[in-house]
Amino acid sequence: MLATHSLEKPMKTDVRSCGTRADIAFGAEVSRLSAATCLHTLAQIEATRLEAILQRLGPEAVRLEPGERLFAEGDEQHDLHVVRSGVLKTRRIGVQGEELVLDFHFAGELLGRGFLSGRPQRCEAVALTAADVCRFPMPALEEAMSESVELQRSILDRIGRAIARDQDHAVLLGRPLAQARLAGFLHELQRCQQGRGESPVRIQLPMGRADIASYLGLVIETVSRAFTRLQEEQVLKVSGRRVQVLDSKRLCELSGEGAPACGATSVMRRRA
Amino acid sequence: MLATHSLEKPMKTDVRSCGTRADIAFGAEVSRLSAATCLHTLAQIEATRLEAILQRLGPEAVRLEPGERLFAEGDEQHDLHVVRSGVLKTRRIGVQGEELVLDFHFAGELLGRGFLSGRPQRCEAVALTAADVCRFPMPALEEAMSESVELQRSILDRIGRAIARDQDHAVLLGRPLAQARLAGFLHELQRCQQGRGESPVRIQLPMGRADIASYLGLVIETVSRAFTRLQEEQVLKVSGRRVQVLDSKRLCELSGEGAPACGATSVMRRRA
DNA sequence: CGTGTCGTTGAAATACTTCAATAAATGTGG
DNA sequence: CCACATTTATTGAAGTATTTCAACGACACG
Repeated sequence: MLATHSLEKPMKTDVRSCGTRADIAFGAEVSRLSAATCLHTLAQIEATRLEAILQRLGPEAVRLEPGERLFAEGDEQHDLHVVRSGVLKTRRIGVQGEELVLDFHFAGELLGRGFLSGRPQRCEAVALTAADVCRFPMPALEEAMSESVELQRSILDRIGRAIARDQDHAVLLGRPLAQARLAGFLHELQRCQQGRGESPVRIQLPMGRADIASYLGLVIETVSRAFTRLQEEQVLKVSGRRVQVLDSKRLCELSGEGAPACGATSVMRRRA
Repeated sequence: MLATHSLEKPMKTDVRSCGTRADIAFGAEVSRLSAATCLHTLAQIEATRLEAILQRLGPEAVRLEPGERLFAEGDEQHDLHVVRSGVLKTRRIGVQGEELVLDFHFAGELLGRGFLSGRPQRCEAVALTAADVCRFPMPALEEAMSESVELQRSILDRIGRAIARDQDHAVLLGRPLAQARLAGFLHELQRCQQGRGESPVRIQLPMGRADIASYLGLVIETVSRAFTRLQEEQVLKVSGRRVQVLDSKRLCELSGEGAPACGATSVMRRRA
């Protein structure tokens, strides 16, 4: 019931505008990446040579509007996708039609992971904002990886980082306090933005509360309350999807630098 | 505080004996895999040819006793590990020294995932039972993957499955009811055993309650109570680490085939 | 046979979920 | 440009589950 009603609709209302005013362009037009930048990491491989390899692969540029699907559960297509601009989410649809958000994908990140095995996709990818995605056909990529150890290493490295993110997600979900989960989520978002050279203090959330709730294993009301309390504690300034981090250190502490399954006594007391 | 006290000790008491009697050999001696079987999947590649490739890699056989570490957080060694027999867990150690169990690894499964990137390991691997692990040096493997598309595909496929498991883990952690998480965990364990050709009804848990609790994002008492209630509902028969699945269908239902973030009304009512 | 670890059980405190209502924001149409 | 309808987000109150604190029982080990 969470999101079944908005599976297909483009949902234009979703992302474009966030604050009534102070509406800065987010994601869509900022930091568009070249095909080569999409796959290389840490200058392990010379961009020129990589570009040549990638061109031969015939990468397909995909343009998505908010709400559009890149691929669906059960798809047999196993290409490698890399986000060039915008934000997407991957999710599973539960037996009762409920949404289960697995991850959010920003510019430069791998998508889907379904390309790794020959099995059908177990999740679907939906654009949260307008987005550009680079699609590399898997068979060609497979061949290219054989020829270029650098490319192979580069892709494995990216996969490794995606796995690390998944594990961070699991760690986050393991925390008992909603505040800790939200704090960890925002902190990760901060690092994420910083990594792309954007401001780490102003966060423009590309996803709604429902997406955050699902990602954090909470209900929407709890997320809302956690936002409010984080604001009351002077850690954040929240205004819809516009979030300003006032105290990054505290945010990090709250995210779980505290105790493993406690926090109650030390953290909760600060509520009033 | 969860497990800092048992980080290094071999902890002989941990696994070897579970039921006072009825003590069957678990994991250690059962289903030991050949070096070739370690890496091939679905007969995509002829075992003979693969065996030749793998031999050239100079795989190292590692023998672990319960409680021994295969690698630690921060290690710079990036080899690929495959479990040949026994069970291991990967975990992170939180800033306060608390344990965070990320996954359990059974025979045939990849380990660590740290080999993918050049960065230091972010988690450590510890043997739960006596275990045999196959270690493939990464540089050689990298080269071999370039030469053999089958090997490359095989490894990517395994990575893909490991990622799918991580996602299942996240989905599990997203469930609000302890019963649902435990049920899902046991159900997964069932499928896991079945996949290795073992009995799906009798489960011999290689890990303690603390490991399960950490993996499920719960405290140990809650796990214990969940076991008890699952037993009261005639779904399981529990005796320490020996679990018998009486109603596999119910177990699956309880695991989350129910509602996304509800279950309370429909599931909890059955408590009495 | 005591000691230590592991697992279970009980009672109180706390946090989350649920249900319900309200407020804010977006988009549409007049 | 404003009013209306829809979606999204916030807030309140009650119910329920988990955590916490504490004690007990079971089982290996020395």
